[in-house]
Amino acid sequence: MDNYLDNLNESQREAVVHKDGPMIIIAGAGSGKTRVLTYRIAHLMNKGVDAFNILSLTFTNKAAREMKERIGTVVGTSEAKNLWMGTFHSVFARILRSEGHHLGFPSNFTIYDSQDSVRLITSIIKEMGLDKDVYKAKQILGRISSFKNSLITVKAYYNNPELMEADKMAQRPKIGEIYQQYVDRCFKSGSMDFDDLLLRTNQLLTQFPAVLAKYQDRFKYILVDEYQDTNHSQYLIVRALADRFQNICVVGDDSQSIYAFRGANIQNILNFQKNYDNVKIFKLEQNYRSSNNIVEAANSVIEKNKTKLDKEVWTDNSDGEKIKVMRTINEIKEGRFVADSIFENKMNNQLQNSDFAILYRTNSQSRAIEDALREKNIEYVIFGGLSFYQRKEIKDTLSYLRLLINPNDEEALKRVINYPLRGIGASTVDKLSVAANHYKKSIFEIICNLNKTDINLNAGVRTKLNNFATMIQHFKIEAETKDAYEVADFVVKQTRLVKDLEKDGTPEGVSRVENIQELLNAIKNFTVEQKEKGEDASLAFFLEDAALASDLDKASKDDTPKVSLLTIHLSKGLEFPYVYIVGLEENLFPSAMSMNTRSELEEERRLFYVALTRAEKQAYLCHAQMRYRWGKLVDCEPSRFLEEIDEKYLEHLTLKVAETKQNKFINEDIFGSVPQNKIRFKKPIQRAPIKKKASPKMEFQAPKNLKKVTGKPSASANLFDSNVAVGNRVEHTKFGRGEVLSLEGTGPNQKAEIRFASVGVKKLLLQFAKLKIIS
DNA sequence: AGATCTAGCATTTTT
DNA sequence: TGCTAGATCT
Repeated sequence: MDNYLDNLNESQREAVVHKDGPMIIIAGAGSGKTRVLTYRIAHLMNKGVDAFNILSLTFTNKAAREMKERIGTVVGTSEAKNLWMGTFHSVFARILRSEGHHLGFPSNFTIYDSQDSVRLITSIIKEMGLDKDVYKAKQILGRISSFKNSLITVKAYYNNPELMEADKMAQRPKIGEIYQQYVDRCFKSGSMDFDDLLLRTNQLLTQFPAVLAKYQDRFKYILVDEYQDTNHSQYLIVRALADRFQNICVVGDDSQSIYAFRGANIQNILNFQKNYDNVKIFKLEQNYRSSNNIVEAANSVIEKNKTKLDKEVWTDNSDGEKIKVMRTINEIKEGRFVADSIFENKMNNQLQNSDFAILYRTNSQSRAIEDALREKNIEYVIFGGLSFYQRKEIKDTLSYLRLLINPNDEEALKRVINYPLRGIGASTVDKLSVAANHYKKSIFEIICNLNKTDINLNAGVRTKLNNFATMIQHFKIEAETKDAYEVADFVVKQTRLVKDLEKDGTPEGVSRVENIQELLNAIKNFTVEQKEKGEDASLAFFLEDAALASDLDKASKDDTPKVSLLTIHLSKGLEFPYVYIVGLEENLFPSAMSMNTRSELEEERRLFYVALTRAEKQAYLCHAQMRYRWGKLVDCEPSRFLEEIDEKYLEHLTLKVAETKQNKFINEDIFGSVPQNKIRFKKPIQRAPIKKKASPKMEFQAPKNLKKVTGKPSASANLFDSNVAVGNRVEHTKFGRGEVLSLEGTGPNQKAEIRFASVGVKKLLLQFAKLKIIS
């Protein structure tokens, strides 16, 4: 414990021991940033700073948990427990629970996720009689969100002629009114959306000096990780809190700023020195993670960006293998290449699945990869994507739970008031909603006070509404004495959510039941863990945790090692020995939507930089010549990022003949031509909850002795396909040796462009050209 | 009120 | 292409 400083290099140690005043640590990829942060906090505590006075803001709750554990090993677990650590959202949600009353919010306020927000905006647009094609709910929410991130309240909006003019020009002059409605409705429902957690905190700190003073006093030392991805709202919160003691330490890497699309402002990190006085700058430039080839290759790419801070990332590590580049015909072959390669690497190098990660730009790319991994019987986990918590049955179940914590939660109420069906239809809900707006009460309050309103409902409906309200209140009472799991279990049984689904008997129904079961398990785990730690095991706290946990947080640490599949965004902060980056094609990565401005493109490039620097030993870059996108087959150009890497770090791969043949047999002859089986692979009955895994059982169900079937196999698999692949060295009877540059067409029409040493580039019909593949 | 059908969106990334 | 919310029918 005493010599923890010995584990640090010179610059790391300086950053750890420098105690007071504003400081910025510019930390290159893999430079031991987390280590510095944890040791720094531990060091502060060793120097007598009370854990209660340290606030540390991280990007995910998982990161916070892990850091806490590591600090605990240095200073003792019980002391480390007292640290304030977590994401901006979760830390300030907690503060708002106790201080929100200043702003008129109850302590049990609900946190709306984006789905709730979109639904609320949709109904507002409808109620206002606006054209939903002009006022697209999602876009409106995006606009409102960007207002909130910049601290533009409704009032500020109306005081800003430029914003209003812009909306008018865009034919959407009513945005201000929608915004106003949205804010009012959230308030009435006792709800905050994600942006509110930051905006309301800002309001709290600016409007209530006593509250500000209290937290300024409490947080004598503030540390912010991933500072490059903070938005304006977050910047202001940090600034306000640090204003008194000025002990603010921010850590980040401008080269890894990838969240501009949700309001992150790279200027926060670029201007830190201007925003605070007497800033001390520390730079961590030695990379301990990756091979020299990877570090240098990544540097050669990021150099192309104009906006960046001055730093030089280097490593002592050996060169390692070159980065492998693989071009395939389509996304199916891309998936198979990755699966085969992982298989081979595992065999040759004694590795396990958890040594591999597959990164992609968009979630939709995971499908082809999943198929290939399943075919090869390789277990995998997917992070992100359609989150477990977004599924209908889960949201429905959670809505009941939310409602008993906060009956005014309008979005939750609307979801379940007639689910399972209890004869309270749309027209009734509309009437209630109108009354609620009129009396400025929540729908639930209206239901509880039907007699005091002039609402026109028949006796039958009134009874049903009363029963509903009674049920919820009954749940509420149960919740007072039970832990989160007991309540949830009780509610699921009472509402017959599961029983109804079980009756329906369809595969979807079965999967939904399983998902609800999985949710109950998760709540059970949560309850047990919290109790073990001696922490809050209430339902309210579970709901908050569920609302603010990132997808990474939700992944269960478990048993068998698995290959990780995730978007590059989610991969920030992680590292893997072997990394496959797939879909390196123009319009996909860089994304077609991010090529309009230099700054957007630079963000894409930073994203690529992040992807590449996740790799420790080996990186593979894959791209396909064609791929299905939104149902259409699209030709794909290789990504510009491939060309931006200095060629000397790259090696272009070719498929080996034997491999190709073997794959054809396993993948196409057996499975490809049996549609029923194919369907099972494509769409696992259950896109598994929380943790996803390849299910080995499904793997070899197709009879092994299935005869070779003629007829058209799946989309791209073609019996005529030649074994020739791009990058192959081939020998032609007339032209001699050459290299395959590209392939086009399929089946008998497949052509190859080949560069021969003797005659230059030739295009040949493979059907006729007798080629011998050399390598 | 409930069941069935259909059009339109989505595929850029997420707390 | 596959899903969902809203529209339309019974």
